[in-house]
Amino acid sequence: MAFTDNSPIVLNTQIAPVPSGARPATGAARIPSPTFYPAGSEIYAQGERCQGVYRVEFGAVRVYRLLADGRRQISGFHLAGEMFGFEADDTHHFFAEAICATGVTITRTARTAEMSCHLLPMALEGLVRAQEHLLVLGRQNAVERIAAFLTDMAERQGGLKQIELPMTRSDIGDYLGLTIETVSRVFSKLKQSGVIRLPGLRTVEIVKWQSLHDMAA
Amino acid sequence: MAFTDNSPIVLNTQIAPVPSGARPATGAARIPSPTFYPAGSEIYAQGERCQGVYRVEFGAVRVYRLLADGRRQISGFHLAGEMFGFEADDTHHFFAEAICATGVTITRTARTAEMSCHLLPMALEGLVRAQEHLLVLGRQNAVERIAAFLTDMAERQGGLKQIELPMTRSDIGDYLGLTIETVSRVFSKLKQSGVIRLPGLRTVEIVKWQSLHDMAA
DNA sequence: CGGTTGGTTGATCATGCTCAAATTTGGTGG
DNA sequence: CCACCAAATTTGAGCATGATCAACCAACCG
Repeated sequence: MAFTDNSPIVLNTQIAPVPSGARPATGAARIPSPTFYPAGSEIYAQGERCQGVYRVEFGAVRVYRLLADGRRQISGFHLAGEMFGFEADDTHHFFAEAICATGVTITRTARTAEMSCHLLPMALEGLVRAQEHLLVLGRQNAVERIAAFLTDMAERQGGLKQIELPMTRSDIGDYLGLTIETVSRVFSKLKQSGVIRLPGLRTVEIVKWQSLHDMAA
Repeated sequence: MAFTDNSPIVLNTQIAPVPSGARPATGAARIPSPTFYPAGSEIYAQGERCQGVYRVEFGAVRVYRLLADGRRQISGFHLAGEMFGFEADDTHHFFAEAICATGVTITRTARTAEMSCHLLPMALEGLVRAQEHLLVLGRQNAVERIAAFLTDMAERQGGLKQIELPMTRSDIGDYLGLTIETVSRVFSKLKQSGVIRLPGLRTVEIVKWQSLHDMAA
């Protein structure tokens, strides 16, 4: 694969042919075509000028920060239909990358009251989500973190028992504050105890929903 | 002290004589008198109806969540002049308590565009703050967490080298995802190495600013 | 096929937690 | 001012969870 996690290659300007099903659902007069990002490519970088807010049309995005020594904290994953890229000032404080082949539309945010009206509920949702994630990182052990993660992903995919995880184990680790080895071990343990099945590397089937939910504490 | 951390005693309705210096700085026609909360009293509880957003006039507030077994994660501290209590829907998802004697004004949030215009920047600031805290909880060790905490508190108190910490070690631990013992040990180590001095239990003097800043990574 | 990337598993180690016991602090009443 | 008390904090010893280091395995792709 030509695009690694920290690839400096940016293809923002490349507009792919848009799948008909992936067009934005808004009834706006001018429909913005999604920009296409290949797996691993950068959507924006920390320090860059903030253009507006983003919406995932298809694919998945990771938003993260880095420490000087390379430690990474993923603050959130964003799936199809979700918004990301909110900032307090006009500078990006985080990095955003496509996890897999991803289409993104950008909405330029004029600082109008009308715009704020649309943005506020989304910003608040993001705030509550981040604050709930603080509880996971601050006070839950490895099993609880993974259980909470799987429960959350399942709910965001419509409560299906078969869920797709576009991200790698390394991404999951950097989201949950765990190492890749610990993530793998907990997955194995959950499989062993019959709570989940792993039909493929990126597929999880939740067998004992209640057990998983209870573990998330 | 009659008010313990989880005291069910609520004195919301009690309006104290307002110190002249503590009046809200807004030039609004009707100046809302701050409601007075004694140390340890509840401002709102998880599950309660959300009335609006709050502003600390004097004192300090902790906002937190609880797990079923009593583990607590403080998502943030709010000092004089800061806002808190933003929610995505009309229900409180967190608890809020006065850390010490505290005055709070509440602003009822009509869902108007004009209001959103004021609220959005604050919500976004809270969002960025929460996301930055995720990095601390997910990827930093005990010393880095304490250093980041002290640096943050110092900056929020105007960059003074002498800072006041209204919260207990237990609060700090529950904010940083550490035990009270670990917090105490790190404070001792920082004192030993001459980075800080501890003139009183609630007072920290930062001696080697650069060292502390470097430790925060 | 060989090479690369991502994932799993095992052995050992270290950071921070738990349990327990001093010690300090701040408040209160004599 | 001082003795006393409860709460908060500090310190110590041992332990457990998850990290680190290392080897191995599987899928994918030229």
